Amino acid sequence: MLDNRVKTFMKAVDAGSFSRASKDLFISSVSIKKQMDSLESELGVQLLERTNRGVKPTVAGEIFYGSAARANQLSEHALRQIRGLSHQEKPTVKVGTSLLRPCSRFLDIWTRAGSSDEFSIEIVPFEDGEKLDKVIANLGNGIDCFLGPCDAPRWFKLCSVLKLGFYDCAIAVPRRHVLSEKSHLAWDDLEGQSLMLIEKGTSPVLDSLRSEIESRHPSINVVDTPTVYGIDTFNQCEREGIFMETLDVWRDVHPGFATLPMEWDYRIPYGLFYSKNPSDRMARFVDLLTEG
Amino acid sequence: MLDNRVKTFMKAVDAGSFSRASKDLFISSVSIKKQMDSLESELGVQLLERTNRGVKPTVAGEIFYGSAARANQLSEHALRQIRGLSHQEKPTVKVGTSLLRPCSRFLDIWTRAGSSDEFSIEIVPFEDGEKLDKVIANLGNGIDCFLGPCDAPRWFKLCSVLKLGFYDCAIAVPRRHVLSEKSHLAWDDLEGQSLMLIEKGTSPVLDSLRSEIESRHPSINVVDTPTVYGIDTFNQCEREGIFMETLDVWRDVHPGFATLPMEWDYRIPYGLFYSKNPSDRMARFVDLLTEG
DNA sequence: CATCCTTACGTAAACCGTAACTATC
DNA sequence: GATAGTTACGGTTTACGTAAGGATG
Repeated sequence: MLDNRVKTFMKAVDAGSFSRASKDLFISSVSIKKQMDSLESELGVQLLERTNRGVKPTVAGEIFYGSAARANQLSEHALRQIRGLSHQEKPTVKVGTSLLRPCSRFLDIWTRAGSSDEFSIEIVPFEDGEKLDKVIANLGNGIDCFLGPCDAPRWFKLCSVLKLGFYDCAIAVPRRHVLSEKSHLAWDDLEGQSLMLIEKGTSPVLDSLRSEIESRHPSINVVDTPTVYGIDTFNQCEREGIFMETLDVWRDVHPGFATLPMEWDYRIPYGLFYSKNPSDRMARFVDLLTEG
Repeated sequence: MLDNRVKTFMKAVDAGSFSRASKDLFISSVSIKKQMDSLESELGVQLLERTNRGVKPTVAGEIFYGSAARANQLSEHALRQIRGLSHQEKPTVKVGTSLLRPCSRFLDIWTRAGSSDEFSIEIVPFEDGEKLDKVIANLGNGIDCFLGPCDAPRWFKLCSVLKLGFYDCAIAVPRRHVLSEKSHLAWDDLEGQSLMLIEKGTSPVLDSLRSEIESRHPSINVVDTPTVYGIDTFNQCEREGIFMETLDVWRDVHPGFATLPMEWDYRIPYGLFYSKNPSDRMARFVDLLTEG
């Protein structure tokens, strides 16, 4: 309900600096600066005093902040009220889905849990292109939750995660490679190959895989990816013809790869990502899944 | 402070249809429709029931309208408060200026009125390209007032106008025409020429000029312009080489014309355009000019 | 058929991000 | 040199308008 710039203003005041606010909002500090300039010039009043140590609201800024906060409360209350009556029979949970965070397994779990009586589910697609951090930061608006691998500890700072099961680690082999014809791989097959693996320190499971490779299969050439796999990662590996550590659920992400099981037992836990401050509705939903 | 779409939503509910609201807001009904679609999809709730006779808020829409109205009140109160304290010494009045609504004469009047002690003036340029209606509808935000010809009664529906003086009607002659060399024109010079004149029914003064031409100088070919002169009007006449009825203040608008006085006494009143619901500050300012 | 909402499509403006710069501690 | 805000520039998205379509009384 409030203008975006006003919300940004509040975050900037809370954070005490544009740069800190930019981390909360997942946009650049430049953008925040320009939003504040625009807001101030529209109001014709300076709201923030900028120093080299951060920003501080002016007197006008403090008054504005107060009103904005009250208006925000008002609007949030109204939205809760509205959402409540729009689905009078069953509350709805919006489950995000994307190529790399498919919700296929979720539907099984959900129906088994018997929560289908109390909730209705709405599937909302989202783009893998957007920063995942941004999607996670906005859980509760638009998307209530999604399913994804949750091995990396970094997610736990940003949202709550309900562990639900495991994905098997596998190897994605470029189709043009002879090995892609095989039905499963063994360590011997990998000797001398390049293997894409997520940056060290991101995932405990993959760190131990990395250790095993380094100590026992040193001929495998490990290549680092950024901390989060994206479609780009698949494209890049396909172009360069190198193997990837991947997950069974990502079997159909890129047609240029054959996803083959490997003679190991590495598994990555997956879970339901939802807001740190879940709505009552969402909290109840998680309870149902936990019991089930 | 509120999101634009929310303000549009309120107007749409007030007006009862997108098309009527589009006239109030000076944007197309298409744009309103898309704003409402976007708002509804963001909230995940339908706010408006659309029929072929207009739109009507749903139950959710009525609740939302109520909260939005309260939030709007809140924000307007805060803005008044803020604006009040930001210019502690002197309140500022923002005077709009454009090629066709120059503020040159205003400065004389203002200093003579002695109001320079109480107010400070800020000159804010605006584009003649934008619909003048839109500028007028938004007086009070960004621009508090501007100076312009105020003969046409239609303005009085949209805003308040304080009459301040008169512009002399003159003739703009394309430079390539021999008559442009003269220092002033007489009726004889115009016989057989084409003369651009504002559409009948727009301005009483120009309507009487038109009558005089029709009855006493029928050889002059009167060409209609749209109800408001724009830069385009000058460009068009320059291209087509036809004379224009113009004002002395528009002498320097287009280099392709010589603006010559004419042997007549037609004058168009000009005045200060300001909001129908002026702020206290603006009302006080108008008072000062009236006294002076 | 008049009125209103909707769809399609091209243009114009707003938004955001990277990178380079400045100032202060 | 570390950390803040600012400026400049380029690409992308969003917003808006015109024109044409479609539904309803």
